Amino acid sequence: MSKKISFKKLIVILGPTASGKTALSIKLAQKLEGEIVSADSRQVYQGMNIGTAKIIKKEMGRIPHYLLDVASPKRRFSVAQYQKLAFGAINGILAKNKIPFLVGGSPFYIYAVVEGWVFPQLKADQKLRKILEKKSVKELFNILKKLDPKRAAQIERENKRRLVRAIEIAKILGKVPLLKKSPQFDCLLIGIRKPKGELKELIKKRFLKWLKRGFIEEVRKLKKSGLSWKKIEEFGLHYRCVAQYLQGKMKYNEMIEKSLKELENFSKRQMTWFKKDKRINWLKNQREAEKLIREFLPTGR
RNA sequence: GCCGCGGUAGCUCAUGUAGUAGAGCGCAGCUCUGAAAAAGCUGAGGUAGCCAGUGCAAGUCUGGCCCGCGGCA
Repeated sequence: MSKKISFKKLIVILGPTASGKTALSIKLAQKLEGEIVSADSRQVYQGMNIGTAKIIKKEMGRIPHYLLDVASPKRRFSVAQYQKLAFGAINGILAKNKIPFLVGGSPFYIYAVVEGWVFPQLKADQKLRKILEKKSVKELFNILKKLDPKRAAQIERENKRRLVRAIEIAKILGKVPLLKKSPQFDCLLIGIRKPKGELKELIKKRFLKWLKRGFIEEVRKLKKSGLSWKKIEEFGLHYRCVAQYLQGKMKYNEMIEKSLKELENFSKRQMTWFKKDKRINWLKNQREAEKLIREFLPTGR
């Protein structure tokens, strides 16, 4: 049974922000009759384009892209939703006999798909969350401990967000089930990484380009469309910085500096996921990627 | 030149009455069960400007010197 599943091949292109995943994926998809599924937790939102480095039509080179603009920034989106949509998109591509490429830099999203995490079937309960958020981490920890001592023992007790989610689950299911993995695809993981200094340069160049292209206007538009500053700030990184700048909480230069810092730190956080994954084939050049993929795919392709 | 204020971690600064120093940011590393570009954790960094004095004990008191900032002339 699991043998059959393993025939479904998925090529994953990952790496830190600004490392060049998009450009590479287009080239590979064109050569290998592929279609692209984005694995990016912010590119899913409509109206967040410049600051998410979302690919534009012109750059797609006729390669179909999925999982872009699938959610309104006004509503809360989640990994579970993402996973469901991604599974659908990938299976759709496979059904057309094309090769699916999962491309992105959101590790949580990537691994949810690659490893087939089975999430507890419980949507976020915003009402409950609002109530719980008023409590201290200590109180929350004690609540969880009563509901599910096992989960309490391993959870980060200072992390309110995770405590709340755990309680949310344990309250209904009695406990937080262990994370099950049910991989749907046979994955080839290809990683792009750059020396630290070089990546820093790339991040900077790209951010300055975004500013020229109207990134600030983009954030202003999000606000005008009805999003609260708080909500925009929660998109994180440079979205947070620009939101604060527009509220007058930060000077222009500060905003740039802080944004770059945030992006650099983000790239490090991404790498803490990727570094420990031995399955990743770290790339030296594009030719190597092609070779890896051709070896991976069933003969005849 | 005179008066005032200051010189403590890479940066900005805390450290009543003297008892060998802390925070935020930065840096390094990490965690990851429906917010994940989120949220959280851990760690490394200081002979307290320099020299002398008083004290059992000085970042903390006294004197001198050096450096920075503000004011007066």
